[in-house]
Amino acid sequence: MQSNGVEGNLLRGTLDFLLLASLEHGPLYGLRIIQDVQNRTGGHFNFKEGTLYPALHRLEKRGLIHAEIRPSDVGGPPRKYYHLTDTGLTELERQRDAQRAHAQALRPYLEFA
Amino acid sequence: MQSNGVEGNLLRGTLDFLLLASLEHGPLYGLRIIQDVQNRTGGHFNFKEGTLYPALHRLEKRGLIHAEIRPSDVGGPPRKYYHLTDTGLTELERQRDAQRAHAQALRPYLEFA
DNA sequence: GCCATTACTTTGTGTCACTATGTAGTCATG
DNA sequence: CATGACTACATAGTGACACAAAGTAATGGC
Repeated sequence: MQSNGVEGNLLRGTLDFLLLASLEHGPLYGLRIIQDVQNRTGGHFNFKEGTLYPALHRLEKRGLIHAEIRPSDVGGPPRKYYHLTDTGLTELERQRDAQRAHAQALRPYLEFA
Repeated sequence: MQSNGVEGNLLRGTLDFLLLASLEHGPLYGLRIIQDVQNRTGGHFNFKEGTLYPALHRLEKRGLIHAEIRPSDVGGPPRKYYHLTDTGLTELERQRDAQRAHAQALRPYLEFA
């Protein structure tokens, strides 16, 4: 029942970018990615597992990221560390350009008023 | 089959905002709105009628805009001029805040690199 | 009456974020 | 070696919505 209204749709087309960008500086596993995004956006984006994992699977299926299972080093179930592939890095740059262009195009609507 | 890839999803959650913002400075009819958005974004957004009109109907159903049919002044079929309601103006401000917050939260991912 | 042009409509489709729930691995405690 | 707590990952079902494509209607010029 999507309580968000606007924010849910704003995440669309941005989520993949956020995930790819999170892996830019080294592999991370699922729940850490959520934390990473939360940290870097000052808590603005706080999606749940049901949003994250399907997205990760999509990216993996597209060959943009690749998973490697490692046992947890603090106890608990094993973790799937995702890292960017070469194609993934290219796609990340492409999406960053798209995001910049989008922000740029939107600027006239955001200044003043 | 959505040839866009990224851009289509980026329009999501932004389209309603663009439409409301287009009506901020006076009523416009459908096709003029498309032109207005194209002009103000340097051609970045160029959606078609199949995207526009369902969105307008949604906004109308929510009571954010209101239509008034006027005969064309240059020949051709009559036009439906949409204008913002009071609720629509409030919603526009709300969405502008959301857009600003979104852009702000995304900034760390766009600078450098 | 045609035809082009303008404006609005509609149908069907695929994608995807979201909620909610389920499964499984590890550890501590008794 | 149960049981509970915690962590991590998985998935089913749902609704929203941008999009392409094709259709309808109104006017004016010829």
